[in-house]
Amino acid sequence: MSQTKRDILNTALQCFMDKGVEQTTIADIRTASGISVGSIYHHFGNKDGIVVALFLTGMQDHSVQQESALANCDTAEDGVKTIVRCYIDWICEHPDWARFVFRYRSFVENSALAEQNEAHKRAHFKRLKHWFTPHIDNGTIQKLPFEVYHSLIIGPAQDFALRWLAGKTRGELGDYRELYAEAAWQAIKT
Amino acid sequence: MSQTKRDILNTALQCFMDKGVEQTTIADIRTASGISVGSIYHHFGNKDGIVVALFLTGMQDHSVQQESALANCDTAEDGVKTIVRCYIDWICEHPDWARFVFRYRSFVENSALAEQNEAHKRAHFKRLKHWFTPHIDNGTIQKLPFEVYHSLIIGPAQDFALRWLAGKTRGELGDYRELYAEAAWQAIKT
DNA sequence: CTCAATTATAGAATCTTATTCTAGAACATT
DNA sequence: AATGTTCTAGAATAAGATTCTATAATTGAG
Repeated sequence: MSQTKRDILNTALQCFMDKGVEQTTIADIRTASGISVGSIYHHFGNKDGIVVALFLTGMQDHSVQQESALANCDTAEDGVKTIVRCYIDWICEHPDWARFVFRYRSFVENSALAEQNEAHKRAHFKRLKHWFTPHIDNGTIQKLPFEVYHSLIIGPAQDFALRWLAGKTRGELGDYRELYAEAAWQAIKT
Repeated sequence: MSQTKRDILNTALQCFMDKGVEQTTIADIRTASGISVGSIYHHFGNKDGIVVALFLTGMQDHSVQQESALANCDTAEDGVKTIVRCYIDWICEHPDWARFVFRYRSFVENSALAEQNEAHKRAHFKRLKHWFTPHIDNGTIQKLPFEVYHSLIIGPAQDFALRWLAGKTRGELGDYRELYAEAAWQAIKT
C-alpha cells in the first residue's frame, strides 16, 4: 500500500474518531492530510470505500492476533479462555479501532463492499471451527449447533465492551478479563 | 402525537428499512407520505430527529413489555429467564424494528439527542436493579458488580440475534429461546 | 363568537457536501 | 525517447439537507 493511501487512512480514522463518519467531509480529510480530493477518490472510489478499508484493517488485525494466540493452546478450556482474553486485550489496546469497528459494523455489512468483509469472516470462522471440532467430538465441550458457540463465548464480553468503550461503566474492561473468560468456559463446557 | 407526525414516522421507518437511513432522502419521505418538507422539519427539526424518534419508540415498546413480564415473576430463575425470553420474543415479533434499533444504536448514542435515550435507559435499569437486588442479597444469584449482569444475561442472545436478523444463521432465533434462557441462568446463579 | 397568537403546512431558495471531470505530472515499460 | 498507465490537482457539477417566506389551521382569551 502506498504512503499516500496510508496517509489518507490515518487522517480519515483520526477525523472519523473525532467527529464521526457522518460529520467529516472529504474536504476535512483533504485539509488535514494535504492530499487532494482527486487523489482521495482515485484511491478509494468514495467515502464508503474509506470506511470499509479502515474497518477491514481493524478486523483483520484482530483475527490475526486471535488465531495466533489460539495456535498455542492445547486444551479446550485454554482455547476458549484465550479467545475471550484475546478479544478483551485487543479492545483494551486499541480502543479507538474497537469503537470504530463496533460503530460502523452494520454500516459495512450493508454497504456495497459487504462481500469482502463476509469473505474474511467466513475464512476466520472456518479456521476456528477446525480448532474446536476435536474438543466437541471428544466431549469436553457441549455439543451445540455450531452457530451458537460464538454468541456464548463472546456475547457477554462484547456487550460489556460496548458500554465500556462508550465510557458508561464504572469498572475497567480489563478487570473483568478473567470473569468473562471463566463465564465463557462455564457456558460451553460439558 | 398528531396524525401527521405518526404518518411521517411510519413512512420514514418504511423507507429506512428499505434503503437505509443514509439512502433515504427527505424528498423520498415527502413523496411517500405526501407531507411537505417544511412540515417534516417543523415536527422533527432534522433527519436525525426522525431517526432518534423511531429509535426511542422501539426501545420504549420493548422495555415496557419486558418490565410488565418481569412483574409477574417471583423466583430469580423465573425473572432471569423471562428477561431473555422477552428479549427474544420481541425481536422475533418485530424484526424490522429490531434491525433498525441495532443498526442505529450507536448513531443515536452519538447524536445530539443521546441524552433523551440515556435517561430512558437509566430509568429502565433502575427498575431492573430494584427487582434483582433481593435475589442477590439472599444468595440465589452470584454477587457480581451490577454492571456485568446485563452482559451475562443478554449478551449471548444479543449476539446471535444480530446474526439472525441479518439472515446469516441456519437455525431460527426462536428455536434457541430456551437455550439462551438457560445459559443466562447458569451464568449468574450461585 | 371574534380576534390575536400560536402552531402547522407548503414549496421555493440556499447552502453544504459528495462526486465527477478535465488537465497535467510522475512513473513505468519498451 | 515514445507511449501508456497511474496518480495528483482543483474546478465544475449535482444531489440532497436545511432554511426561509408565505399561507393556512387551530387554539384560547375576552
